[in-house]
Amino acid sequence: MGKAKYHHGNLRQALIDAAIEVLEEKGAPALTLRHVARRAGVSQAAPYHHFSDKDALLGAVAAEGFRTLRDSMRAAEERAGGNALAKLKATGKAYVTHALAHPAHFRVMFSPLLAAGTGSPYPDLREASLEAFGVLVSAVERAQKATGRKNAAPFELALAGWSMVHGLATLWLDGPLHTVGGKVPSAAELADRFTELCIRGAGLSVRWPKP
Amino acid sequence: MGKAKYHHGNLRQALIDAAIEVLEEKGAPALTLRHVARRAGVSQAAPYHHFSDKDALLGAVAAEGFRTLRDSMRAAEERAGGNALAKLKATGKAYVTHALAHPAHFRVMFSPLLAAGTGSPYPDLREASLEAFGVLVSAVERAQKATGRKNAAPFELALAGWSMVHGLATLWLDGPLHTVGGKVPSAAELADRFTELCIRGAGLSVRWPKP
DNA sequence: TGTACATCAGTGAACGCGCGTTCACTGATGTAC
DNA sequence: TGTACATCAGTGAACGCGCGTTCACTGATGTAC
Repeated sequence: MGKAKYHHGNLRQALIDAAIEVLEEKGAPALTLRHVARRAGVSQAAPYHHFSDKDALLGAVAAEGFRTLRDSMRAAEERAGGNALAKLKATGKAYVTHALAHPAHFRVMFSPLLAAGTGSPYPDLREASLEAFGVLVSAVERAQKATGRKNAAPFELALAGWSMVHGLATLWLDGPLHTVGGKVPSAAELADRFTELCIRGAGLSVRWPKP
Repeated sequence: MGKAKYHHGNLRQALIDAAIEVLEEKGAPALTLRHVARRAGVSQAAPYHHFSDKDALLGAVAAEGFRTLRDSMRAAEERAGGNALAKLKATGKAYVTHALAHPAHFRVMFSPLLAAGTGSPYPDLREASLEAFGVLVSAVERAQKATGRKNAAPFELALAGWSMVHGLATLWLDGPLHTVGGKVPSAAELADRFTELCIRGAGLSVRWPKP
């Protein structure tokens, strides 16, 4: 984009993008302020004009991650057609697929540093994560309405579904799953079956699929 | 125990114990070889006679974590009485309870460093994690036998259950769950309901609890 | 039983590295008049 | 329209720290004879 200028123009966003690129290419340990600044083409002191410290950048990166996750889930929902249960399933599957496609970024989103107790210092991150979760809650609500079965609060069922797909993704990425031998199905396949299991468990469907 | 000796006697295990103590008290960032050695009462170079590097110690700490997790699940199973479904539920709930009681140690067990692709360099860790997972698989098998319902492979249902409780635990510990507002039930309560949801979804039980 | 000696498990000091962060600075930009 | 000046967003060098790890060493232990 254009020739190099002294004033970058939108360095804040460029730093976030650079950080995500570093994550995807080199992984979390390589995510240092120095690398990010260099990647964005500025000196290592420049980020301090846009972020108070490294954690602030990490928070922004995590927030961006929740937004792209939300978009992935919404897109999958859209693609799933008119059936509310199919939409719900697609949402869960998209969660897993997205996590596996962006492992390092996904880990940053759930970094212990950012959970940090109740008083979250990053309102942007808070909002972004709530929006992502909101996609799931809405999908559950619509499925309940479509099927006429409402055995539990949407929030709680959504949280159950979130736990399921989040657990599958994290176990797949960082768990000892790879040590159990080669006969385990693909993650996408498991995501499919597990979201279906949740739907049955939530009382939104009672049929068992053909064996 | 006893007076200080030049030769420690069982420094290897003492270092693992010290590392776990550091984790519980100060959290993961404080887990440096120097702190661990100091806590065990030896110089910072001493650990290198028992572990090739820091990762090797971490691997041993993680393995120990899987063993205590396994023990927690087995103990809960024991306490649950004779009903196979109650035992299965107790196993899942114990997973969550244990994780929340030992957050930093739990995180180390699922550290990306230790997942590290297929060629796990720590056979002890591999074995310990498989044993912990085995408790769940066995519980599923017994529940299938007891109820006479076998809609899916025990391995796969156990993995679904593992995903569910693991997801709940990690979301609770590191997720943005605390930002959703104060109306969320306790983790133990959620663990209860979610394992029940899994049991229903797995076809091991069809009744819905009273609202 | 006593002694020489190889082996092992510690010590303490140091190395080198990369990190987050700070500092005085300088070039660019926008605005008041 | 031109110019003085405050403000902002960069630079480049440096600081200080804590870390993992290495090294030559020393004290304790076990064993052969």
